[in-house]
Amino acid sequence: MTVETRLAWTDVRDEIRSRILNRIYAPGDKLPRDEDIAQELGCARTTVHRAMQDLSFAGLVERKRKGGTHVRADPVTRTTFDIPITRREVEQRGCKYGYQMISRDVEQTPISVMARFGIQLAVDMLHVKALHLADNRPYILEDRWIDTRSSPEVLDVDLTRESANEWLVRHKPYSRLDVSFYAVNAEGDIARHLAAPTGTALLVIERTTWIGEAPITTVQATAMPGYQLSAHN
Amino acid sequence: MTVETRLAWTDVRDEIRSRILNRIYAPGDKLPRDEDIAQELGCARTTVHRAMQDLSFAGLVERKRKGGTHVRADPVTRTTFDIPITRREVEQRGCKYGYQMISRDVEQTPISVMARFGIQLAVDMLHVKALHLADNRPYILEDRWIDTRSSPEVLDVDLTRESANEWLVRHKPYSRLDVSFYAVNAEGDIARHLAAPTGTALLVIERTTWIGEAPITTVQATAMPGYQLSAHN
DNA sequence: AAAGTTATTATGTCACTACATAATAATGTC
DNA sequence: GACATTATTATGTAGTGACATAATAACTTT
Repeated sequence: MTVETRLAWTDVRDEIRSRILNRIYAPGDKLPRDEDIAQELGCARTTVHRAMQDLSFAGLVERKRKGGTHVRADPVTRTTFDIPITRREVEQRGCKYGYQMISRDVEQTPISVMARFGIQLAVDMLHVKALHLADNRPYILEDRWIDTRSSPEVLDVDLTRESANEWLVRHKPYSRLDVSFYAVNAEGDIARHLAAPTGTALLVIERTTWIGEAPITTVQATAMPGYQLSAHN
Repeated sequence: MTVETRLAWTDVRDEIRSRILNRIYAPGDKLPRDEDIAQELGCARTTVHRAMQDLSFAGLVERKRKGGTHVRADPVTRTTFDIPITRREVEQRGCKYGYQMISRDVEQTPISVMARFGIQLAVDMLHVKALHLADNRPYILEDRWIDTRSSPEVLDVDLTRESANEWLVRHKPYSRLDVSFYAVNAEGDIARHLAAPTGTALLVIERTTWIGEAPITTVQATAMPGYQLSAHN
């Protein structure tokens, strides 16, 4: 096939990225003007601009009006993770999904939860613990706090049947999200619920969401032993 | 000021996102055609398209030719992590960065490493262990394999002075990257090098890179106790 | 010489046009 | 009626042109 396709902006991006990676444009270097690159590659300036915008979002280059485009001196490894709702994740592994609510109480927020939300005063929130199962075996243990000011309806939801994870995803869009990962040793309730020997290293995925300034929910999802979170780029 | 600014594509994106978040367009719904939205908001179709492209990358909507644009029914939590080179990470925390090479050998790849690269046959690779320090305290322990077929020059690099992490970032661009996170219990060498009591839960960040089909490097970076990786979106 | 003004330059943005492409619907043929 | 062919439709993409904006350089004024 003598395709002779026009250059897509992604092709231009890949070409420029490859030049950066191959040090044709070295870290700190100033790149040619968009227009010159466009001319060289035989495309329009808008196409180069679209490519540059992507590279700029990706953290590979820095752009300034008049100042031009520079290769960032300290390239970062930028990765995108998709964290699906747990039921979906289990089903995609070809396992039978199960769910168990462990506890459900309205309680005053402890300091740790206040810190995650960035609030100063303790308030009453709905505190839900639940277990997600894959093929009837413990998979992920959820320890969740839900702000009843931004989600009063959740008080009427039967959380023994539907997981708060799912209900929130479907009903409570968020505008801001914090995620962090860390490791903990299994002990006490966590060890018991996950059927993990005391001391086992477990991965925790902590997520906190807001709508505008208002907290929605924060959750510590502690995964079964051996759990691994992966991204392919 | 009677500004009467033109709508930027980011404004259009924010407007549409806000409608999705406010369930004016509910999960699963079909959005109006780009052209209709353009007309309604008083902008060109290209502007709406640019906005939609962003929302589509962000995982909020799904687009199909002819099929139109739909709000994703099960929004995934999509997060972007920046993983900087370790020296930079340490320095950004305001700590003094230190580096120590522990070992450096050419060895046959064990099965686990072959699996990470997706190769069938064992080959000789450079196996480097090194410790990154923050304020003279162990911070991250690196266990790295470097394919000398794609990076023969690395054999001549003095890895007692410069970390392989840094050398590779600066000299070996990659086209594919796998990242995963998991938790391990500190034991043996790892516990000793990180000065962590045996059994302590530690976060491991595993990264593997390729250039084209050719493996470059794979690294298990085991972090000090209490280490936390965060992203804000 | 210091300060303020104007010109220049490179990126940022959008409108409009034209055409490509994929999925579907409508139509025609056997 | 089953199958192949042809429109139709909505998104995907690039090009051109025009103007906005920020940073710098060049120039003037005092």
